[in-house]
Amino acid sequence: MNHSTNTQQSFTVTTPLYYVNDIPHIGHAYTTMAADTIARWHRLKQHNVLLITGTDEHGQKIERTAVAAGVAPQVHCDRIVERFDALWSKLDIQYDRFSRTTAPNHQLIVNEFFRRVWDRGDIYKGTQQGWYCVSCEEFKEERDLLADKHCPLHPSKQVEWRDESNYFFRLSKYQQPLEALYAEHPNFILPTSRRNEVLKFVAQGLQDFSISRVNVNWGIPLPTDPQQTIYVWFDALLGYMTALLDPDVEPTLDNALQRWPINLHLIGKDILRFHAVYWPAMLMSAGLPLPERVFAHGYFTKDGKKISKSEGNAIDPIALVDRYGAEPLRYYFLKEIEFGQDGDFNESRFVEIVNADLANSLGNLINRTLNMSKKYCQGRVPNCNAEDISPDNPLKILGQKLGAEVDTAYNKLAFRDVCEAILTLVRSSNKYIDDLAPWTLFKQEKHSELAQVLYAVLESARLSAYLLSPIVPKISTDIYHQLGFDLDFDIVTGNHISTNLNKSELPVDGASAVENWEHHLEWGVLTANHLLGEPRPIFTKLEIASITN
RNA sequence: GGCUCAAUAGCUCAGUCGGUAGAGUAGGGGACUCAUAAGCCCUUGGUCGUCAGUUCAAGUCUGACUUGAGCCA
Repeated sequence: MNHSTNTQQSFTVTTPLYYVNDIPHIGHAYTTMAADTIARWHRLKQHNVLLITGTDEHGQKIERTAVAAGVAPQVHCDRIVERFDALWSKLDIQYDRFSRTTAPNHQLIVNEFFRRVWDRGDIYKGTQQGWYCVSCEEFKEERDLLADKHCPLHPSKQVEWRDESNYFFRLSKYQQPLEALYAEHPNFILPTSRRNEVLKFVAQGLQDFSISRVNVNWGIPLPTDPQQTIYVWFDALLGYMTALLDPDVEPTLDNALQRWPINLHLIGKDILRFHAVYWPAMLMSAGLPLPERVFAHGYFTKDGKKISKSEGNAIDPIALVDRYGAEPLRYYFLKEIEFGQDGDFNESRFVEIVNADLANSLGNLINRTLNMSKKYCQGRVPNCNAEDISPDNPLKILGQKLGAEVDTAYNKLAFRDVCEAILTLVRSSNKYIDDLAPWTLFKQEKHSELAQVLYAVLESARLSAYLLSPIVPKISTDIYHQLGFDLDFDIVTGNHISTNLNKSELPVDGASAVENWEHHLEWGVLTANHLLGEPRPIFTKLEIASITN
């Protein structure tokens, strides 16, 4: 069903499995857009890619939310999952696996994994008493509580006294191995500021943590003690592993591990500790290889202000996409917000940036060049090839090194650098046109020079569209069509493995369309006299609508 | 209270090994005409958060402080 070969490089990336307590917000969309983009980049390079997203559905908070809504927990989860999937579809996110922690397969994986850790002697029964916040699903220190026993993170909720006999994971045992891991793999946690936080946290000393709950029915029963259920985080992290199961294989840990380990966990900074400390320790205990990298991105402010429910300034991703479309949003969030740092969403700035880059710089470049090709060269690539362009040509010089530069940037998840590098070629192309004035060359009947100028620009525009396709696949596809290629980046860089959640199957010839486009990474792909498409604006300027406030 | 990171043009950010600050965007002006009034050229705009210190020389190194974001299970 997939076309992986032994020699093919594989790349597995995850978003968090989002907690279904609430409908998707802009933060979920952001992580997932980034994950989709990096997945598309690897697919463009013909890697065997698996983009995993999904939902974390257990825990007391979900149980209570469902009860409050008057539905069974599973019904509640199903409803929220639909909302997530609808958003991913709107944002043109093509995941390969949607992992739900309530999936039957998942329980089998959790049981097996639990057994491994149990057999290692890393789970023991102990008692835990203290103030418990259901919203956090965590015990709190009394000194951290607000007045009247309210949780500092959930000021409207009172904590509850618990005196439980729970099962604990021996995290303390893994302090040294974890420190060794961080030292040997300095890029395991990125960005560096987040890594520092984890280092400090671990250096303080690690305490065992409880991995089971009593009185929580909505969860996976402990294999060794069905009176208790498995703590949501222990359960949720393993969802990454369940996701690796091909739909048609027996759900065993060994089968899931065929594709282990994960290359990249993309997360929000709020869940760093679970991914950078607990998770590797759990895997060490189970004797499994560790993920290559955990990357924690930042949060948003809205017009410089913190987003909060009480402020009522939440950004609804659905409303945004409906108003502006997916591509401008993908572009803005990835280009304008430094990945890894906090950023701001400001609607007028969003419109400004997207219009300046996509309509004015890139869109107009394509449009003016195609129009000139139409007028001066009968709507074809001029009668010359890349070899005919002088090595001194400024666009050729930039174009020849751009692929490698952009590759480096994508691999660092430096989406901003990706866009800036491409924009440098785009801007240079616009300048080059003005400097060489093809309309004058035409009047002077300098056909050879004219051909070289138009070739250099067309080719630069093509390369720009290609390299930008993981971020704006539809715009890139449109540009490619206008350049006379029958290529759909949603097929080339989209997922070609059917997902396990009612996704309509891609056309059968979709996979065969995945021929080798990899050489398009080079400058000089267009061939002489190649027939171009009809020029029409690839991006219509946005107008501000102020829908978010 | 302890710790981490950040602070540079109206806005978003670069700035390497210390050598008197750059880009994009926004604002102002100009020449051009292939083009989505787009693009191109010129230009306004900064005592680089504050105060000290080291140095011939500090955006850059050191210390303190201010503000913001975050971590301390």
